[in-house]
Amino acid sequence: MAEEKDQRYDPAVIEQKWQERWAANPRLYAAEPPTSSKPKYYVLEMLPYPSGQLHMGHVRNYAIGDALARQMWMRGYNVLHPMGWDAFGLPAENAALKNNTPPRQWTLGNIAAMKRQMQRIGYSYDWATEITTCLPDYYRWNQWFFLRMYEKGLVYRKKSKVNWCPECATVLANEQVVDGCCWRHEETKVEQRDVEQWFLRTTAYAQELLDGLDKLEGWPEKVRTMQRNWIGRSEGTEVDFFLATDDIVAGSTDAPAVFSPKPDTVRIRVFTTRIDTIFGATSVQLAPEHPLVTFFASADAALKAQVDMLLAEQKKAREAGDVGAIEKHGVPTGKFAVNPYNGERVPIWVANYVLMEYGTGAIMSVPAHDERDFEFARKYGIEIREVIQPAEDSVQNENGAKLLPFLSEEGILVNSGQYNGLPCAEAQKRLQEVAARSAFGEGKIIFRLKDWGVSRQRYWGTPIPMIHCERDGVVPVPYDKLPVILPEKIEITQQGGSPLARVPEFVNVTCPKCGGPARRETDTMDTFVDSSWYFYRYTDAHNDKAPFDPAKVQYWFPIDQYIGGVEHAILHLIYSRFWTKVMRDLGMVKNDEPATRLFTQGMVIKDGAKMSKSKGNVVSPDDMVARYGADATRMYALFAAPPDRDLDWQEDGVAGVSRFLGRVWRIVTRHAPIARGAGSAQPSSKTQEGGAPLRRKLHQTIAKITLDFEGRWHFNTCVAAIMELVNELQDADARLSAGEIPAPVVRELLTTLVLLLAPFAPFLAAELWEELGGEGAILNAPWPKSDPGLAREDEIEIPVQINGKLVSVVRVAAGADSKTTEAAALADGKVKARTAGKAVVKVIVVPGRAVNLVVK
RNA sequence: GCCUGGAUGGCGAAAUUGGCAGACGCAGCGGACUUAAAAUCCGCAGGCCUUAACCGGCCGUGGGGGUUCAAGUCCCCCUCCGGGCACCA
Repeated sequence: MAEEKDQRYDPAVIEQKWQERWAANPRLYAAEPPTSSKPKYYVLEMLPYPSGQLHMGHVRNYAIGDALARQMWMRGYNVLHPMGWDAFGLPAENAALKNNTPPRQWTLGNIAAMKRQMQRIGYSYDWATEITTCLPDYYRWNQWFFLRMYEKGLVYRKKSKVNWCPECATVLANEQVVDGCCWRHEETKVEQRDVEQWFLRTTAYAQELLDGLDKLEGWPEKVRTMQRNWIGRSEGTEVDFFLATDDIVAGSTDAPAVFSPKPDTVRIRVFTTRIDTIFGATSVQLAPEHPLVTFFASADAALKAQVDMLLAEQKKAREAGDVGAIEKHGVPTGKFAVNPYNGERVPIWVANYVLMEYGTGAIMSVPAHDERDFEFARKYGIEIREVIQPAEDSVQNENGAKLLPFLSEEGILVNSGQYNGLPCAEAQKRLQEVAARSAFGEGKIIFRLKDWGVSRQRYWGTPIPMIHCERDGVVPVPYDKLPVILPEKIEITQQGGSPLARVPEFVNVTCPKCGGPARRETDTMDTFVDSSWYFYRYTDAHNDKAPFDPAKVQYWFPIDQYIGGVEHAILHLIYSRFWTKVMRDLGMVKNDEPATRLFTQGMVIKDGAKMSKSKGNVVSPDDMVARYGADATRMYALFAAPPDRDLDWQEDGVAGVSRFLGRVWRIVTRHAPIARGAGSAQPSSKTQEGGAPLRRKLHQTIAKITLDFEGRWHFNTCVAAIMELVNELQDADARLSAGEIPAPVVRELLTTLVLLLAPFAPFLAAELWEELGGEGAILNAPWPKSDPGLAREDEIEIPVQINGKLVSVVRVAAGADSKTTEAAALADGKVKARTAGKAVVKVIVVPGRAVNLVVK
């Protein structure tokens, strides 16, 4: 009975043994210093939020990175493979409310638990470089960066409309609003409030962030496209309409080339990408929040009432999240604007679809050549005037009438005075020049990207190192007073505003400038600040003089491979790129971008839906590990689907992988004595050995897996290839036992199998490596090399088709030429039977691939 | 609306350059071992038709067209599903 049990693969025993051994050797996964003679390789997985337990998405993400890191070690690289904790954030405060546990205690407890899980799963992290963003030795550098950026003019304060989540009782970044609701409370509608906020000037780098995307060839095109759209560059013209006063005469038929207003005329600046259509502008539309609207309304109670309604509508729509869906509404102001190019008077409207925060908050409305303007003009009976003659007739319907609006820029100008006949592109250039020369406009590039609001009215975050003095205004905390420590004795309540404001010892300070009484800033930083530069800190995690040593960063950066979820494609990855560029301009780093290659893995789903508590389809990694072992769990995560696709979790599949690992264990342990007996003898030339087909399969497998690690990363097929190899070994089991395969070949087969398995199932690989008498840690054993001579097939099968349909398969020598292949195909019995009495019109031979006979 | 990714057996998937569709695994079925079960090992396995069986035939990668000796793969049109952005002037 006991003997039988010994015959069984027992991951619990093996994994515990190796976990203990690895824990006893903390330098195992440590990177060598920059003086290393090995080439460097920095592989990084996105650091988790310490929620308390790993989920399957983490397990998968880290299994991918771990396989890569281990393989790179075996290939002789100096690997940096760190891990840390994105430890600030709201859940800690929520937990404090719920369980009456201090946020720090809750967070650190979670970190300890998750670290245990990671170690149990056997990820190859160098824990000596671990970082925890909620500890002062980390967040002090957030404050340091904030001050440096403040000096550089990249930090400013402004009152602005912000997204307010009533649930969190705090401000959210634009990026944290999802469909009008809070990203953490999907059911809670976000309100708009005016709050004084700290901003980072991300827009200063808008163009560079955009241009940089073209060079990031190692990033998924999807992510680059998403970022391009997010940055949203628009090239166009800003142009001033003039507020018409009584002494301005309506445009006459022979309008002046350029209208000259009186010097004190009020200007209404609009932004357009289609200045070439300006002669078709039949109204000017203002955003309801536009200052001029406020001015008009102040003298017109009826207008004010209508504008207030528009505002209320907009607010409601914004809170509902379907801003685009509300019906286009407008109110005429009764005022007129004058087109600067021809002096034409057009009515000024207030429209609910014009956004104050984009462009100038005012537009010229050209119904004939813009979808929204068209819809609006139709609704209110505003004139629709065509000013572009399309190049083709494609915009006509069957009756020959033009389909409006006509948006294409393929055409020439009409009804546009002296500009008639110009192609659109040419007209844009000319009209822009005229505007600039006459000082009523200019070419302009605008971005949708906004500055990054980093203030949070929350406790559990990095304190913003600023002081408010009645006399001196805003005064930065001096560098030598950093860090501003987040107080720990604090009462977390559900009341709005910052909890820090209720801690007098924290708030009341003396002004660094005048020494008078002052108040400390009580807002904390967005947690995205923490994650914008954490990967630099890993290179020098214990530096207490600076965020990092630039020399170390220069050695390790850019990150060679960054791996994480696609949900961070925009926020985290744009902020990180911004931060890198700022640090470069501060002279701290030399690289322009944080990471050369980015890999976004797919989601882990179950029963067709993303795992979530509410759906009740969450699979706990702990359960899986307890039942099938860490090796089986992580290997299944790599086997069930290619890493970039969604993975459907099927527990039976984990059991299958576990069975497979058991088979490996049995085969290797059964024949290990033969392998060990071979000593260091090398297999002799293949012609003398019975093991040639097995060696062929082995070397084909090495080649396949090695190639996949080069970038395709279809680890599912890597695992499948190992399974095929094991199946062949299994088939040869009797011959192995009978000693029909030379011992050196057995040794080669088994040790190589174990080496190939090492990135995917590190515990079992380590165990079997030891069993086979392998020297040192398998992590430092060289990755096997495929011998093409041994991998080559002697004979290959060639499908033979007749008129494209498979008829037979013939065997020919590998490398056979067209003639030989054709002869073999024509000599085949089935082929002969099919072609008897018919004319073979044509024979297509693709050597090594296929033969196709065209037969009549 | 715009930008993306995807659709292949009962299920997860494979086919990297157009060349035997379904590797590998799960579930299933049959057998060996066992008093029995578990575990393990061996085998079968896309669908339909035909046959006692072997053999054989036809169909088949979301739908429709096309290019090609040859299409899961390339081109055009369409449907459905996922992700991102969205009154952006």
